[in-house]
Amino acid sequence: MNNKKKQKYEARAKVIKALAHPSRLLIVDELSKGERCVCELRDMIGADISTVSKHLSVLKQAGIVEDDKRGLQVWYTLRVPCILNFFGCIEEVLKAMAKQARQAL
Amino acid sequence: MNNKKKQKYEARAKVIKALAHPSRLLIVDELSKGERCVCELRDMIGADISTVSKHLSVLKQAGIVEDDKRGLQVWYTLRVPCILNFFGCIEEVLKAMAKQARQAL
DNA sequence: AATCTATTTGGTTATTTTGCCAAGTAAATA
DNA sequence: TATTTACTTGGCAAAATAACCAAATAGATT
Repeated sequence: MNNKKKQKYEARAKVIKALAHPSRLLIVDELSKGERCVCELRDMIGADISTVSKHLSVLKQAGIVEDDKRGLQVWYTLRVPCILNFFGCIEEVLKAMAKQARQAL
Repeated sequence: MNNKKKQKYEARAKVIKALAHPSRLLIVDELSKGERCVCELRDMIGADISTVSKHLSVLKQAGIVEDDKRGLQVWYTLRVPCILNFFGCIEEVLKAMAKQARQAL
């Protein structure tokens, strides 16, 4: 693999890696409905607020979400809504998996 | 987060995690052009064949690829081509990132 | 039957990721 | 000005991931 190609796949993997966590997927799903503050997301996820904050930081660094501090709260929004299209395809993969599991019996 | 929702996001994260590696993205890209044997992919990736085999195993376990042993070789195919649609969106994210970087100057 | 070839599996080590707690920051309120 | 609130950052321990080498497997060839 030449260097240019390698860098292409590394950049893509970085974005996908940012999505590759249950809590972060929930965040993306939730932000698709509108902006949310950290404390709202913490309540939904049920983890320490520092943990949620770090998840948000991962998504932000990947270019997936944007933050906006207003008063004491920080509001997050989904920057690239096309990510929502992933979910339909992932459900297809999960269906294929289920089929695979049935055939293995 | 209730248990059912949690499981939904965990299942999805498992699939996305399987994609979250440069070599595995190259594999998906390559398999979109047709089936490939492990040694072909090893040549493209340039890693030890055991490493490539393990990457393929991750993709297979996630339901993304299928394998077919014929003679000495094992041929892999892409099971769920809709994954290819991700790449366009990821490029959008990367563009948003670049914009973010420019604005930070 | 012995050997060769393509691939997988086991084991080890290095690196990365995750989650919590504690401490720090910044805006709002008393 | 001191305190409170919402969030971020640093630090650490546990868990997960990744890469390689060596050994095992399974089919093809001699």
